[in-house]
Amino acid sequence: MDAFTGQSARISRRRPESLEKIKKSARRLFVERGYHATRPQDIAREAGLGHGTFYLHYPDKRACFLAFIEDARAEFYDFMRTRVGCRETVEDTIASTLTAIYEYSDANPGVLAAAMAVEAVIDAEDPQCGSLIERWGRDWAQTIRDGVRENKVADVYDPDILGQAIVGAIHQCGLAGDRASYPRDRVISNLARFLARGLKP
Amino acid sequence: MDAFTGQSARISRRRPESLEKIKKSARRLFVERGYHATRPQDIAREAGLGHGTFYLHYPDKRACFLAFIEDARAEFYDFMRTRVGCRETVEDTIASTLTAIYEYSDANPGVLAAAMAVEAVIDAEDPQCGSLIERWGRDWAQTIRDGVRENKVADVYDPDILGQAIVGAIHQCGLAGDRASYPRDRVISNLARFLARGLKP
Amino acid sequence: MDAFTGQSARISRRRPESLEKIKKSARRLFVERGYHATRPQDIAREAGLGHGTFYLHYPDKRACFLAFIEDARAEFYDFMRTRVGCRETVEDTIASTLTAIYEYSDANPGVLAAAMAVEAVIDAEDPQCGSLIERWGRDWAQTIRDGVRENKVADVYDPDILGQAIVGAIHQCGLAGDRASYPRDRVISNLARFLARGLKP
Amino acid sequence: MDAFTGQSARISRRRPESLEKIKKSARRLFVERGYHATRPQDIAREAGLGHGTFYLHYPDKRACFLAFIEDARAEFYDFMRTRVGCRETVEDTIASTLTAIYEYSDANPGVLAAAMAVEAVIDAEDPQCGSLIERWGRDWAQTIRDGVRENKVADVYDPDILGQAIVGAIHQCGLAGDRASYPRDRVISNLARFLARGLKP
DNA sequence: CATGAATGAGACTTCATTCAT
DNA sequence: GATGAATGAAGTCTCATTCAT
Repeated sequence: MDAFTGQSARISRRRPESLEKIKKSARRLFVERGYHATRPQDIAREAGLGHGTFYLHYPDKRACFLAFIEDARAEFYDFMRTRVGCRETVEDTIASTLTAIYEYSDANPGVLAAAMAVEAVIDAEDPQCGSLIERWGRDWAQTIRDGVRENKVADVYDPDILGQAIVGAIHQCGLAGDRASYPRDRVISNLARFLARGLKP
Repeated sequence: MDAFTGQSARISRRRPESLEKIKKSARRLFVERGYHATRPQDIAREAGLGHGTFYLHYPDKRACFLAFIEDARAEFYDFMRTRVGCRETVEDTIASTLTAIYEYSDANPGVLAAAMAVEAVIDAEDPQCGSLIERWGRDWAQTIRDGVRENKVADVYDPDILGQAIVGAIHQCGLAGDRASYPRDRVISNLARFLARGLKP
Repeated sequence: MDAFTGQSARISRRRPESLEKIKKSARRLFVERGYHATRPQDIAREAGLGHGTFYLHYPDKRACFLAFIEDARAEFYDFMRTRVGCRETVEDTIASTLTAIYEYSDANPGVLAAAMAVEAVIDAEDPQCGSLIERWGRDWAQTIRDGVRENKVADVYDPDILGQAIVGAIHQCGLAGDRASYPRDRVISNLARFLARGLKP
Repeated sequence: MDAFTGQSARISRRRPESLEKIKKSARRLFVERGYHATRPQDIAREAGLGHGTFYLHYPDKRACFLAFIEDARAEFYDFMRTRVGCRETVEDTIASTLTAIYEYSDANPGVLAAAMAVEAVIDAEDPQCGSLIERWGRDWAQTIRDGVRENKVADVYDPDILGQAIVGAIHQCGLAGDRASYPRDRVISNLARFLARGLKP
């Protein structure tokens, strides 16, 4: 019977799970060890698969890393979309945003940092890939424009520049906060107050 | 005869120029290509020296990179020390600081970015080396404390957290500004206004 | 089908032949050229394999050499175990032992010499590895103790010291004999007579 | 004045001491670290001289090593010539020889071992250099012939073979004795008794 | 004679990728 | 589809030797 069904059985046995397992392992290893210290071999083995299987899913290591980054970005955006809404005051809005960011960061330690440092690690000649942080800055710029329209934000800034500034502040506080283990709520309240005062009309 | 030529003879005899040449090449290549894409051999060749000469000056590539970072940090600090003073208002002080930073950055493109990304690139198990950006954040924390004492800065923040926030904002604006080629003075004025409003009592 | 081909298919699938080929080449080259004149690359190439394959089997050159030594030792011991038994007289026993040694030595020229010179070649900080010659000396010490118990050997010696002496004599005769191409039986008979006279009660 | 006498002063200033210093350092390092772990640079530095000076005295590292071996051999022979004479019995003669050997060995630890392992370390394609141990074996062969002529030694051996055997026994006892720290006099008395019984008519 | 900076061949090792099974 | 043995280009670093001073 096997002689007959063997072929098709194998084909149906093909598991797209293996891609999932590879993604998971890649994420873990890229975050823990960094791009250069992670070999395709390590990823496959961590996923419980043969070395060659890696190349059934990605043409090369670089592509796998880029996919990881893109997935992380999408996941993060999804996460934020479900958490963040408009609050009464600018400060509250910012505070709730920060809370969401740090929640994500705690749940996925290292992922944001990795996603933000793509260029430092890869010859990102692919400008469209753009590091998470810059895209995110552009999102903040839009948020600011919206705030201005609603008179919740002072109309004295170039939104693009402010967007980058805000994102930079948040990112750096996150990194330094982790290393120095500042209490999360302290970081959030200080940062929210500071940014809100800067933005208020 | 020795009395005349001794000094210069001795000087020309031993040439620590080679170290200087290597440092220069290393800096250029680390900045242009990044740590991983730069081989000791490339550095030596760029300096017009043989491969082996590199290892007369550094025990390994890592040490060379760390030395580059440290030199850059010291150079940057020196540069800032000579430029930045206290101005009338907080905003002016910040503006003049930003101006200095961007002047340095323009004169030494990529150096600050490289110096700030040490961890992303090296397993910096040496915490005392600390990335430029964090040390710099601590400096800003001190500046804030001073400002508070002089009643120029609102006493509602944790200076350490604010320090990191400010440095993050500056850094990110610099990076993004370079890539998007925002006009320098626009970045400076926007950033200075924003930070000053956040800090003011 | 699997029922027929399964076994052999699996066997041909994975080929630990490459380890065997590498061991063989390593042995030949270490013996012919010595440790320092043999590169991992040479071993692999001699085995008809790529450079990297070497490192699938050994973590480094040193480990390969140590494995060679250990294999040689085991092989030699096995060889001796099957050849050597007790004869009537001490002299005959010794003579048969020597015969076996030189048979092995002829069948595997250079192997004993290499296995005996580990320390001269490697920083053998691993005392348990112990050069073949010393372990062998301890075996002879035991043989002497046994002989004393059976009154076949004079009870006037420290067996440990004698063991080393005997092994040293055999080894040196072997080396010099090879170089000067003394006739084998002459060496054996002379040495057996000499050692037996020294040992006899 | 220097302008006039400088040249000749320098010429007379040439110090053959520097060769002596290099020899001393070479000996120390070759013995301590072995041939491959000793760089000409290390030797020169240990001698308090510049790296280049090494090559004023030896064409290359190999020549320096060979010179060390030859010097050691000569020194050892001199040492032995002054110590060893004929005693009443064969056993006493041997014992006094062994005593001298071990005295030398204690005064110059490692030197004999190094001098005896030349081949293991160098591609001694130069047969005339011959390792100390083999030459020494030939000396013992002569001693045996003399003994036979005086009827102090049994005329039943090939002296060349016996010479090698004796030297091998002595050498191996020395090596193993050092490592296991057997008491010197125990080694000497055991060995002398054993060899003497083997030789006696 | 003395020096030590400079050299570059070459050693050891890693790892992204391929391919026969 | 899955595997992992095999590959060899390429990287880091060493060291015997030279040569300008």
